[in-house]
Amino acid sequence: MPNQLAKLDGVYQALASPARRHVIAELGRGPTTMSALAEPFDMALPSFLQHLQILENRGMITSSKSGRTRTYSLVPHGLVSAEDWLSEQRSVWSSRLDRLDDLLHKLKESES
Amino acid sequence: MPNQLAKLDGVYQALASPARRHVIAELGRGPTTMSALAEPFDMALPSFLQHLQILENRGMITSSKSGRTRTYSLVPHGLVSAEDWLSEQRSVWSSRLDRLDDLLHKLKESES
DNA sequence: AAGTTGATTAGGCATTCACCTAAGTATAGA
DNA sequence: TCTATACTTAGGTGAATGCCTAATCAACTT
Repeated sequence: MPNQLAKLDGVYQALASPARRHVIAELGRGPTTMSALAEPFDMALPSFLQHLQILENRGMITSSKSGRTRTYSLVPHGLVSAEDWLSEQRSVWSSRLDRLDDLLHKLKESES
Repeated sequence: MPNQLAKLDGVYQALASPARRHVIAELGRGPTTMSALAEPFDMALPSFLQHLQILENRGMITSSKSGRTRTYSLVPHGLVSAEDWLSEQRSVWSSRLDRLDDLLHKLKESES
């Protein structure tokens, strides 16, 4: 039972690898074939396939096969949960920092 | 030699755990002691300490000890690189989706 | 039909991860 | 000074991760 929390785990875990981030970035520009995605990496194909499967199992990308080539595409909203969490965090501590900033300014003013 | 890329790896890896995300979220509200952070988790302290050390090694949090308690705080810009990468990705594919959307609209219009 | 190519399956191996228990150390309080 | 508290160190275990090679399958191509 993958709840929302476990899902976030998976998305961040998936992003913690250059190969997988490359796939996401590349597919952001449009669908691409498996071997084209793998090409820049000095890695055996089966190893690269694992990365693709991780992303696919997380629901971040999809694929379909036609002939003997498999084409991958981005699932548009696969990254949203991850980005949401991060920006929420930032909004919490940045407002806290703003208040701190205010405080420092006031201290400075009261000095002079 | 931790380059920018390896650093991103580390940040995402660090976020791929409920315990560690809890720490980030909690410290976003202000500095807190180690045992307070650990309290909600059913986990031995040494295990929890590992999570804190992972975050600290990544430069996402800092700590200092006074007396026998250690207090952790957020390092304000520790999450920025992760958020930047994500929002950049989104901007790429969302503009692509917008163009697709336009295309579909035009197709629909030309039908009628 | 035979060869080549793109992808897949199977299985193996080293490393890292996420936990644990047990045994410290150092400070605070009675 | 004794004891409780807050954390730390050391060491061990099972599962997951990230890579590999070898073999196979399923289209194309010739």
